[in-house]
Amino acid sequence: MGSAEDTADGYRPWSEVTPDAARRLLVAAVDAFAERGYHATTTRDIAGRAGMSPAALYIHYKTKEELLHRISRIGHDKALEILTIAADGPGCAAERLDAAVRSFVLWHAAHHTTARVVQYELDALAPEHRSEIVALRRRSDAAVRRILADGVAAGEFDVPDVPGTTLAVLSLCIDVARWFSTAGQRTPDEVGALYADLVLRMVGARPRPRK
Amino acid sequence: MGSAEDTADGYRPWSEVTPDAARRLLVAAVDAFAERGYHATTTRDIAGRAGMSPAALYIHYKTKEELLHRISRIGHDKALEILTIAADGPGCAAERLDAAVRSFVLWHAAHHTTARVVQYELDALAPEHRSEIVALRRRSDAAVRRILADGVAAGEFDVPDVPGTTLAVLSLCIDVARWFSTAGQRTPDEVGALYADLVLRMVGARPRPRK
DNA sequence: ACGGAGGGTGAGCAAGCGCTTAGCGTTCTC
DNA sequence: GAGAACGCTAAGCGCTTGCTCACCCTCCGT
Repeated sequence: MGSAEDTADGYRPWSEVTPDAARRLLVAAVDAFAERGYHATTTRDIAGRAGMSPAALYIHYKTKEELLHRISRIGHDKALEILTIAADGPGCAAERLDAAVRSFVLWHAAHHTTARVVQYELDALAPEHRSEIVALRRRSDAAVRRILADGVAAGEFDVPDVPGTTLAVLSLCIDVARWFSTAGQRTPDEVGALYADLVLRMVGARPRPRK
Repeated sequence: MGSAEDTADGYRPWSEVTPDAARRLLVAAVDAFAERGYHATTTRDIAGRAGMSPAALYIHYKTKEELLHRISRIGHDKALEILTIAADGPGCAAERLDAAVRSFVLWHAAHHTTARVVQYELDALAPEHRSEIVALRRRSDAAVRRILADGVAAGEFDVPDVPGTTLAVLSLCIDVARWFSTAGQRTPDEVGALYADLVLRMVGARPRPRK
């Protein structure tokens, strides 16, 4: 019943967190927060999952909220990186939108425990940490909006309401973290492919021949 | 700063909850749960918002969890009713899907505090209450899936993956409760119209002339 | 051999939690 | 107008919470 956070793509999550004990605590916190929610999770629960005593937590983190902040920060950095790479990538607007949705959804499904914490526990952050995270989210929004605007300008997309559609696309992707379960029949890749297709239809992209 | 739960359509929420004190407590609980989350809300906070002492809560409700269950049950009943009316309504599949998404999203936006609790605090329910609610959700899923299947059978829609698209449509609508704010520039009606259009595109409905 | 630094523990504190109980004022019944 | 019923409160019980503190290992350079 360990953390299901390992991926096939060689991406090793939380490798930036050191020392080892601090990372074990953080991974335990991700699991607990995702399962029960931040407020319903106790520091004893986190320490217990990491195989340590309750006091050990406070050697590596000042408060329980700092743990959430670290998780949220790292997760949002990763999410923004995924979207930015796709938005700045090669290809026409449709190809970039496909890549953005596909990879963003893939991450939300493959790392749904992390994503759940990142996307749904924002309100538990302290005000100053919250606003830091909100700034990152605005940049994610801008990345998607840029792809849509490019597609409209190039005549590839038919989107009457670019800000509204941007919101809907991101919302659709983010909510994957809520319902996705490894017990379900779909793989993260399949969901990514399905969602990329749905989003291309939403923006009225002309169907292209398969490469 | 009262509850923003009144609507223009004459629908009076929580009218089924009596006596008056029980309803005031329930409305206070909805506001508090939506704002802070179930686990971060104290019984003292709920009672305080209703203008009563902490003990007053336990005259009308056995536990704090019963309060959440009542809210969740009433909300899910309403959500299912909205979808069922649209699914069983007149018109072709595209018209019914338009009506379903439009009214479902309208409700999530107009009653976003209630919807937030209903959609995102499910895990805080006791197991037996949770499974009762999950059963209601499966019926909502079936209602949307029926519209999609009808549309595909009639040749109106182009949907390669009906269960997956059903999931995506419901997910898109539900997530409105997370991001919608009365402080934003969009009205619930506008969001409903935007989303109905986006969903019709997702299912590949042939554009029809405006009636 | 030994002092010190860093990572860890057991015990426990103050505060806040959900919930209970004894009792009070008002209203209704006959 | 006595008595029950109801709606509510003040006080507080037992427990859990986030967090702290005194102390103890193990490793390591000199």
